[in-house]
Amino acid sequence: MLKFSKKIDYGLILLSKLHHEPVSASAREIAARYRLPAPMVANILKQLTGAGILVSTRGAQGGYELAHDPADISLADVVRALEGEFSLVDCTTAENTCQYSELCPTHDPIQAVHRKFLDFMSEYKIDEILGAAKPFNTHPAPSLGNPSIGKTQ
Amino acid sequence: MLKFSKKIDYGLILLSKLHHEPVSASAREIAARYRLPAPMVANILKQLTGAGILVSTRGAQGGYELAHDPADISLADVVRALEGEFSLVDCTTAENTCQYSELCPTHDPIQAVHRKFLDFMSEYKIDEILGAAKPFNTHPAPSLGNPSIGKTQ
DNA sequence: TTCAATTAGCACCAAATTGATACGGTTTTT
DNA sequence: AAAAACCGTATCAATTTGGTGCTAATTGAA
Ligand code: FES
Ligand code: FES
Repeated sequence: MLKFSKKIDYGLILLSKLHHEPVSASAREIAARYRLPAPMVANILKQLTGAGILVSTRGAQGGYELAHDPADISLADVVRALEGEFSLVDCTTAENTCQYSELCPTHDPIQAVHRKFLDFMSEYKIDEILGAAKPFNTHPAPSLGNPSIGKTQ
Repeated sequence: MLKFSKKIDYGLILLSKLHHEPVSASAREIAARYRLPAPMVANILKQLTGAGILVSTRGAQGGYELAHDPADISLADVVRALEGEFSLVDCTTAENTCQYSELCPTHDPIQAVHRKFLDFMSEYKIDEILGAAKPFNTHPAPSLGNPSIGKTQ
């Protein structure tokens, strides 16, 4: 479906936190702060680090920080980091996985749509998201559920 | 994930067929023609009809036809018909499903992204897709697999 | 030097979604 | 009547996603 996975949703929240409070923060800290599932947060931070969006410091007092200015990070970068290369359909990359592209009548136009989606996400820098984000509400969060999206995903 | 479901992928192929050969065609005919799983094709056509994108004629010699000019049908219409109202995240509609939008720091900016995706798809009329589509290759298709996308979806 | 905090890298499981199928019912033409 | 076709819905298997756990490697500090 055309929907952000929770990974992306959470990831943006985490990036927002690291942007507004640029102190090296540990995965556990952040998870507790936002009442997100701790292991998920850890995994997401690991993936963002692997993609070069964050830098990590190991050991005691370690944690994560933004590696670049958010104006240099695109939505496409985040998506790519968390769920792999964006493909609206499978036949975008690895042309060989689609043995039928010659036959499929809509192959070419769908490629064009794919490219438009990709361009949009590549030009959409996350400073637009993080900049407009609320610096975080320090109220004690309600003790149940997670702070993000609803339940029907 | 941010990917077209097979329903949408197939759906566009079917619409392309109905556009290039505007003769009322039965579900079975089309499925055989494109070597797509017949019951899937039937379901998709039913959904597109329910959404008003196609009109159906029942009984012997019945079938489906486009209900409008493809220039009047948007990609958003097709997506909505086949997988329900588009939501990049759950908290776009039914504000109540997200009890945390007040707390979530990225809620508002993500809404903006959602709206941009939706606008793009609403302005993208499918005549751009169908018009550029190959009128269909009448070669006998290879006898295995389906003509659409690869296997790694 | 030892210990605790913390990231790194997997491997794993359960729930939700998707892809695909099946079947009985209704409408219409022949 | 009978056949062709759509309609509605229910079901099922495969995939993906959401979420968890564990062990190793690294670092700062007591
Ligand atoms: S083969 Fe790629 S869209 Fe059909
Ligand atoms: S509550 Fe909607 S994006 Fe976080």
